[in-house]
Amino acid sequence: MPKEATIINNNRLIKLLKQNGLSITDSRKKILQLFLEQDGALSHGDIEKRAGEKFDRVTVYRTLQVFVDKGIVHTIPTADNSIRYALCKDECGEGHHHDHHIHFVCDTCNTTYCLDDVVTPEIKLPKGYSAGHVEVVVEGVCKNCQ
Amino acid sequence: MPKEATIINNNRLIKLLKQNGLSITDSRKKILQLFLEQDGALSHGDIEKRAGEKFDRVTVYRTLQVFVDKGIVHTIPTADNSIRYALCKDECGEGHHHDHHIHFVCDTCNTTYCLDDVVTPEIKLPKGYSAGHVEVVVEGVCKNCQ
DNA sequence: GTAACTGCAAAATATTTGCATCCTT
DNA sequence: AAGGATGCAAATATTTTGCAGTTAC
Repeated sequence: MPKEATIINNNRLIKLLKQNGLSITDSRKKILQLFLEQDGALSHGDIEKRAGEKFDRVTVYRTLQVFVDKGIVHTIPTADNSIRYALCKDECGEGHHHDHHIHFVCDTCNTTYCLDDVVTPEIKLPKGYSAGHVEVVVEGVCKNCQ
Repeated sequence: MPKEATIINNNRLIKLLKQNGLSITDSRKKILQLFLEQDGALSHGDIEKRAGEKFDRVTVYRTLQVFVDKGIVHTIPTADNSIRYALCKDECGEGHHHDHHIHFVCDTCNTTYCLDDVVTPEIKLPKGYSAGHVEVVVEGVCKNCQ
Protein backbone atom coordinates (compact mmCIF):
# COMPACT_ATOMS: atom_id res chain seq x y z
CA MET A 1 0.00 0.00 0.00
CA PRO A 2 1.49 3.35 -1.01
CA LYS A 3 2.15 6.00 1.53
CA GLU A 4 -0.25 8.89 1.97
CA ALA A 5 2.25 11.42 0.66
CA THR A 6 2.76 9.41 -2.47
CA ILE A 7 -0.92 9.37 -3.25
CA ILE A 8 -1.28 13.09 -2.75
CA ASN A 9 1.71 13.76 -4.90
CA ASN A 10 0.45 11.48 -7.60
CA ASN A 11 -2.88 13.29 -7.68
CA ARG A 12 -1.14 16.59 -7.87
CA LEU A 13 0.97 15.42 -10.76
CA ILE A 14 -2.02 14.16 -12.67
CA LYS A 15 -3.90 17.35 -12.04
CA LEU A 16 -1.02 19.46 -13.30
CA LEU A 17 -0.75 17.45 -16.47
CA LYS A 18 -4.48 17.38 -17.13
CA GLN A 19 -4.80 21.11 -16.58
CA ASN A 20 -2.39 21.56 -19.40
CA GLY A 21 -3.99 19.15 -21.78
CA LEU A 22 -1.18 16.62 -21.59
CA SER A 23 -1.69 12.92 -21.39
CA ILE A 24 -0.56 11.18 -18.26
CA THR A 25 2.56 9.17 -18.89
CA ASP A 26 5.22 7.65 -16.72
CA SER A 27 7.99 9.90 -17.90
CA ARG A 28 6.02 13.07 -17.40
CA LYS A 29 4.94 12.02 -13.95
CA LYS A 30 8.41 10.99 -12.98
CA ILE A 31 10.01 14.19 -14.19
CA LEU A 32 7.40 16.37 -12.54
CA GLN A 33 7.93 14.34 -9.40
CA LEU A 34 11.59 15.24 -9.46
CA PHE A 35 10.72 18.92 -9.58
CA LEU A 36 8.30 18.61 -6.69
CA GLU A 37 10.81 16.73 -4.56
CA GLN A 38 13.39 19.36 -5.22
CA ASP A 39 13.65 22.76 -3.64
CA GLY A 40 15.69 24.19 -6.46
CA ALA A 41 15.93 24.08 -10.19
CA LEU A 42 17.13 21.17 -12.30
CA SER A 43 19.22 21.03 -15.42
CA HIS A 44 18.71 18.52 -18.17
CA GLY A 45 21.67 16.61 -16.82
CA ASP A 46 20.32 16.59 -13.25
CA ILE A 47 17.14 15.03 -14.48
CA GLU A 48 18.89 12.34 -16.43
CA LYS A 49 20.99 11.47 -13.41
CA ARG A 50 18.15 11.38 -10.93
CA ALA A 51 15.77 9.52 -13.16
CA GLY A 52 18.31 6.73 -13.29
CA GLU A 53 18.22 4.63 -16.40
CA LYS A 54 14.53 5.02 -16.67
CA PHE A 55 14.15 7.19 -19.75
CA ASP A 56 15.73 7.83 -23.01
CA ARG A 57 17.69 11.04 -23.18
CA VAL A 58 15.44 12.17 -25.99
CA THR A 59 12.34 11.77 -23.88
CA VAL A 60 13.81 14.12 -21.31
CA TYR A 61 14.48 16.74 -23.97
CA ARG A 62 11.00 16.44 -25.35
CA THR A 63 9.31 16.39 -21.98
CA LEU A 64 11.12 19.50 -20.80
CA GLN A 65 10.27 21.25 -24.03
CA VAL A 66 6.59 20.46 -23.61
CA PHE A 67 6.65 21.63 -20.01
CA VAL A 68 8.22 24.93 -21.00
CA ASP A 69 5.73 25.41 -23.84
CA LYS A 70 2.82 24.74 -21.53
CA GLY A 71 4.14 27.00 -18.83
CA ILE A 72 4.60 24.23 -16.29
CA VAL A 73 8.28 25.04 -15.86
CA HIS A 74 10.37 28.06 -16.74
CA THR A 75 14.02 28.34 -17.65
CA ILE A 76 16.69 30.17 -15.70
CA PRO A 77 19.70 31.52 -17.55
CA THR A 78 23.03 30.92 -15.87
CA ALA A 79 26.51 32.16 -16.52
CA ASP A 80 27.88 28.71 -17.21
CA ASN A 81 25.45 28.18 -20.02
CA SER A 82 23.63 25.28 -18.47
CA ILE A 83 19.92 25.90 -18.65
CA ARG A 84 18.09 25.19 -15.43
CA TYR A 85 14.40 24.47 -15.23
CA ALA A 86 12.08 25.20 -12.33
CA LEU A 87 8.38 24.76 -11.64
CA CYS A 88 6.24 27.76 -12.36
CA LYS A 89 3.69 29.11 -9.95
CA ASP A 90 0.05 28.70 -10.81
CA GLU A 91 -0.32 32.03 -12.54
CA CYS A 92 1.79 30.83 -15.41
CA GLY A 93 0.19 29.25 -18.40
CA GLU A 94 0.77 28.59 -22.06
CA GLY A 95 2.29 31.61 -23.73
CA HIS A 96 2.53 33.79 -20.66
CA HIS A 97 4.99 33.39 -17.87
CA HIS A 98 4.63 35.52 -14.80
CA ASP A 99 7.81 34.65 -13.04
CA HIS A 100 8.59 38.03 -11.62
CA HIS A 101 10.64 36.56 -8.85
CA ILE A 102 14.40 36.46 -8.79
CA HIS A 103 16.69 33.45 -9.00
CA PHE A 104 19.54 32.57 -6.73
CA VAL A 105 22.48 30.31 -7.50
CA CYS A 106 24.57 29.04 -4.62
CA ASP A 107 28.31 29.22 -5.15
CA THR A 108 28.91 26.37 -2.78
CA CYS A 109 26.35 23.68 -3.52
CA ASN A 110 25.44 25.01 -6.94
CA THR A 111 21.73 24.73 -6.23
CA THR A 112 19.46 27.15 -8.05
CA TYR A 113 16.50 28.54 -6.15
CA CYS A 114 13.46 30.50 -7.17
CA LEU A 115 13.03 33.15 -4.52
CA ASP A 116 9.33 33.63 -5.02
CA ASP A 117 9.02 36.32 -2.39
CA VAL A 118 11.68 38.55 -3.88
CA VAL A 119 10.21 40.65 -6.63
CA THR A 120 12.33 41.94 -9.46
CA PRO A 121 13.10 45.63 -8.99
CA GLU A 122 12.12 48.36 -11.40
CA ILE A 123 14.96 49.17 -13.76
CA LYS A 124 15.31 52.66 -15.13
CA LEU A 125 16.52 52.34 -18.70
CA PRO A 126 18.21 54.98 -20.85
CA LYS A 127 16.12 56.98 -23.32
CA GLY A 128 15.08 54.91 -26.29
CA TYR A 129 14.92 51.54 -24.60
CA SER A 130 11.66 49.99 -23.50
CA ALA A 131 11.60 47.18 -21.01
CA GLY A 132 9.76 43.92 -21.23
CA HIS A 133 10.79 41.09 -19.00
CA VAL A 134 13.47 41.59 -16.35
CA GLU A 135 15.56 38.64 -15.26
CA VAL A 136 17.60 38.81 -12.08
CA VAL A 137 20.03 36.11 -11.03
CA VAL A 138 21.87 36.54 -7.76
CA GLU A 139 24.88 34.44 -7.01
CA GLY A 140 26.01 33.91 -3.45
CA VAL A 141 25.75 31.46 -0.55
CA CYS A 142 22.42 29.84 0.24
CA LYS A 143 20.69 29.13 3.51
CA ASN A 144 22.04 25.60 3.72
CA CYS A 145 25.66 26.44 3.03
CA GLN A 146 26.28 29.35 5.37
CA MET B 1 48.20 53.94 -46.59
CA PRO B 2 45.82 52.90 -43.79
CA LYS B 3 43.23 55.30 -42.52
CA GLU B 4 43.81 57.20 -39.31
CA ALA B 5 41.04 55.34 -37.49
CA THR B 6 42.59 52.03 -38.40
CA ILE B 7 45.92 52.98 -36.91
CA ILE B 8 44.34 54.16 -33.70
CA ASN B 9 42.30 51.02 -33.43
CA ASN B 10 45.29 48.86 -34.06
CA ASN B 11 47.23 50.59 -31.32
CA ARG B 12 44.36 50.19 -28.96
CA LEU B 13 44.15 46.48 -29.71
CA ILE B 14 47.83 45.97 -29.14
CA LYS B 15 47.73 47.92 -25.92
CA LEU B 16 44.83 45.86 -24.64
CA LEU B 17 46.60 42.62 -25.38
CA LYS B 18 49.94 43.74 -23.96
CA GLN B 19 48.30 44.98 -20.78
CA ASN B 20 47.08 41.49 -20.23
CA GLY B 21 50.31 39.75 -20.97
CA LEU B 22 49.10 38.19 -24.20
CA SER B 23 51.12 37.94 -27.32
CA ILE B 24 49.93 39.90 -30.32
CA THR B 25 48.48 37.58 -32.91
CA ASP B 26 46.23 38.01 -35.88
CA SER B 27 43.33 36.09 -34.46
CA ARG B 28 43.33 37.96 -31.19
CA LYS B 29 43.53 41.30 -32.92
CA LYS B 30 40.79 40.41 -35.34
CA ILE B 31 38.43 39.15 -32.67
CA LEU B 32 39.05 42.16 -30.45
CA GLN B 33 38.46 44.34 -33.46
CA LEU B 34 35.04 42.76 -33.91
CA PHE B 35 34.14 43.67 -30.36
CA LEU B 36 35.28 47.26 -30.80
CA GLU B 37 33.34 47.68 -34.02
CA GLN B 38 30.25 46.34 -32.38
CA ASP B 39 27.97 48.16 -30.02
CA GLY B 40 26.59 44.99 -28.51
CA ALA B 41 27.73 41.60 -27.40
CA LEU B 42 28.78 38.72 -29.62
CA SER B 43 28.19 35.01 -29.37
CA HIS B 44 30.69 32.42 -30.46
CA GLY B 45 28.64 31.94 -33.60
CA ASP B 46 28.55 35.67 -34.39
CA ILE B 47 32.30 35.78 -34.23
CA GLU B 48 32.75 32.84 -36.52
CA LYS B 49 30.40 34.39 -39.03
CA ARG B 50 31.92 37.85 -38.98
CA ALA B 51 35.46 36.66 -39.04
CA GLY B 52 34.68 34.94 -42.31
CA GLU B 53 36.78 31.90 -43.05
CA LYS B 54 39.72 33.42 -41.35
CA PHE B 55 40.13 31.22 -38.28
CA ASP B 56 39.65 27.74 -37.15
CA ARG B 57 36.66 27.23 -34.94
CA VAL B 58 38.95 25.99 -32.21
CA THR B 59 40.94 29.19 -32.24
CA VAL B 60 37.80 31.16 -31.56
CA TYR B 61 36.98 28.94 -28.59
CA ARG B 62 40.45 29.31 -27.20
CA THR B 63 40.70 33.01 -27.82
CA LEU B 64 37.39 33.74 -26.13
CA GLN B 65 38.41 31.59 -23.20
CA VAL B 66 41.65 33.51 -22.79
CA PHE B 67 39.83 36.84 -23.02
CA VAL B 68 37.39 35.80 -20.32
CA ASP B 69 40.20 34.54 -18.09
CA LYS B 70 42.10 37.79 -18.48
CA GLY B 71 39.06 39.93 -17.88
CA ILE B 72 39.07 41.47 -21.34
CA VAL B 73 35.53 40.31 -22.01
CA HIS B 74 32.74 39.08 -19.77
CA THR B 75 29.92 36.67 -20.44
CA ILE B 76 26.23 37.45 -20.41
CA PRO B 77 23.79 34.68 -19.62
CA THR B 78 20.73 34.53 -21.84
CA ALA B 79 17.54 32.55 -21.71
CA ASP B 80 18.20 30.80 -24.99
CA ASN B 81 21.38 29.33 -23.66
CA SER B 82 23.69 31.05 -26.09
CA ILE B 83 26.52 32.67 -24.21
CA ARG B 84 27.24 36.21 -25.33
CA TYR B 85 30.54 37.95 -24.79
CA ALA B 86 31.11 41.66 -24.38
CA LEU B 87 34.12 43.89 -23.75
CA CYS B 88 34.78 44.74 -20.16
CA LYS B 89 35.44 48.23 -18.99
CA ASP B 90 38.91 49.12 -17.82
CA GLU B 91 38.31 48.36 -14.17
CA CYS B 92 38.12 44.67 -14.93
CA GLY B 93 41.17 42.53 -14.73
CA GLU B 94 42.25 38.96 -14.24
CA GLY B 95 40.22 37.33 -11.52
CA HIS B 96 38.01 40.28 -10.76
CA HIS B 97 35.21 41.51 -12.92
CA HIS B 98 33.46 44.71 -12.03
CA ASP B 99 30.63 44.58 -14.44
CA HIS B 100 27.97 46.04 -12.22
CA HIS B 101 25.98 47.29 -15.14
CA ILE B 102 22.91 45.59 -16.53
CA HIS B 103 22.47 43.86 -19.84
CA PHE B 104 19.75 44.43 -22.38
CA VAL B 105 18.61 42.04 -25.08
CA CYS B 106 16.47 43.42 -27.89
CA ASP B 107 13.48 41.28 -28.81
CA THR B 108 13.48 42.61 -32.33
CA CYS B 109 17.05 42.67 -33.55
CA ASN B 110 18.37 40.31 -30.90
CA THR B 111 21.31 42.55 -30.13
CA THR B 112 22.71 42.39 -26.63
CA TYR B 113 23.89 45.64 -25.06
CA CYS B 114 25.85 46.45 -21.96
CA LEU B 115 24.09 49.42 -20.42
CA ASP B 116 27.09 50.73 -18.58
CA ASP B 117 25.25 53.61 -17.00
CA VAL B 118 22.55 51.49 -15.44
CA VAL B 119 23.76 50.08 -12.16
CA THR B 120 22.38 46.84 -10.79
CA PRO B 121 19.94 47.52 -7.97
CA GLU B 122 20.31 46.29 -4.43
CA ILE B 123 18.41 43.07 -3.88
CA LYS B 124 17.00 42.28 -0.47
CA LEU B 125 17.38 38.56 0.03
CA PRO B 126 15.53 36.35 2.51
CA LYS B 127 17.18 35.47 5.81
CA GLY B 128 19.98 32.98 5.35
CA TYR B 129 21.06 33.99 1.89
CA SER B 130 24.07 36.16 1.25
CA ALA B 131 24.55 37.91 -2.02
CA GLY B 132 27.61 37.98 -4.19
CA HIS B 133 27.29 39.02 -7.76
CA VAL B 134 23.95 40.22 -9.13
CA GLU B 135 23.19 39.74 -12.80
CA VAL B 136 20.33 41.66 -14.42
CA VAL B 137 19.20 41.02 -17.97
CA VAL B 138 16.38 43.15 -19.34
CA GLU B 139 14.59 42.08 -22.45
CA GLY B 140 12.68 44.61 -24.52
CA VAL B 141 13.03 46.85 -27.56
CA CYS B 142 16.24 48.77 -28.12
CA LYS B 143 16.88 52.31 -29.27
CA ASN B 144 17.28 51.29 -32.89
CA CYS B 145 14.16 49.16 -33.15
CA GLN B 146 11.50 51.41 -31.62
C1' DG C 1 -9.35 3.05 -32.98
C1' DT C 2 -6.78 7.17 -33.14
C1' DA C 3 -3.79 10.47 -31.72
C1' DA C 4 -0.21 11.19 -28.76
C1' DC C 5 4.06 9.58 -26.67
C1' DT C 6 8.27 6.88 -26.37
C1' DG C 7 12.56 4.59 -27.62
C1' DC C 8 15.96 3.62 -30.84
C1' DA C 9 18.99 4.86 -34.53
C1' DA C 10 21.22 8.25 -36.69
C1' DA C 11 22.09 12.90 -38.16
C1' DA C 12 23.47 17.42 -37.06
C1' DT C 13 25.84 20.57 -33.82
C1' DA C 14 28.75 22.02 -30.45
C1' DT C 15 32.82 21.61 -27.57
C1' DT C 16 37.24 19.66 -26.05
C1' DT C 17 41.82 17.54 -26.53
C1' DG C 18 46.39 16.05 -28.52
C1' DC C 19 49.89 17.08 -31.28
C1' DA C 20 52.81 18.84 -34.96
C1' DT C 21 53.86 23.22 -36.91
C1' DC C 22 54.31 28.08 -37.01
C1' DC C 23 54.74 32.65 -34.96
C1' DT C 24 55.90 36.06 -31.27
C1' DT C 25 59.09 37.65 -28.23
C1' DA D 1 65.94 29.66 -29.27
C1' DA D 2 61.91 28.94 -26.30
C1' DG D 3 57.41 29.32 -25.21
C1' DG D 4 53.14 30.29 -26.72
C1' DA D 5 49.49 30.13 -30.32
C1' DT D 6 47.38 28.05 -34.23
C1' DG D 7 45.37 24.52 -37.30
C1' DC D 8 44.12 20.05 -38.16
C1' DA D 9 42.30 15.62 -36.85
C1' DA D 10 39.72 13.26 -33.91
C1' DA D 11 37.41 12.32 -29.62
C1' DT D 12 33.38 13.80 -26.76
C1' DA D 13 29.26 15.78 -25.71
C1' DT D 14 24.90 17.82 -26.79
C1' DT D 15 20.71 18.42 -29.28
C1' DT D 16 17.56 17.37 -33.09
C1' DT D 17 15.01 14.46 -36.32
C1' DG D 18 12.59 10.38 -38.43
C1' DC D 19 10.21 6.52 -37.78
C1' DA D 20 8.25 2.28 -35.98
C1' DG D 21 6.20 0.43 -32.07
C1' DT D 22 3.50 1.36 -27.79
C1' DT D 23 0.33 3.62 -24.74
C1' DA D 24 -3.35 6.81 -23.14
C1' DC D 25 -7.86 8.12 -23.79
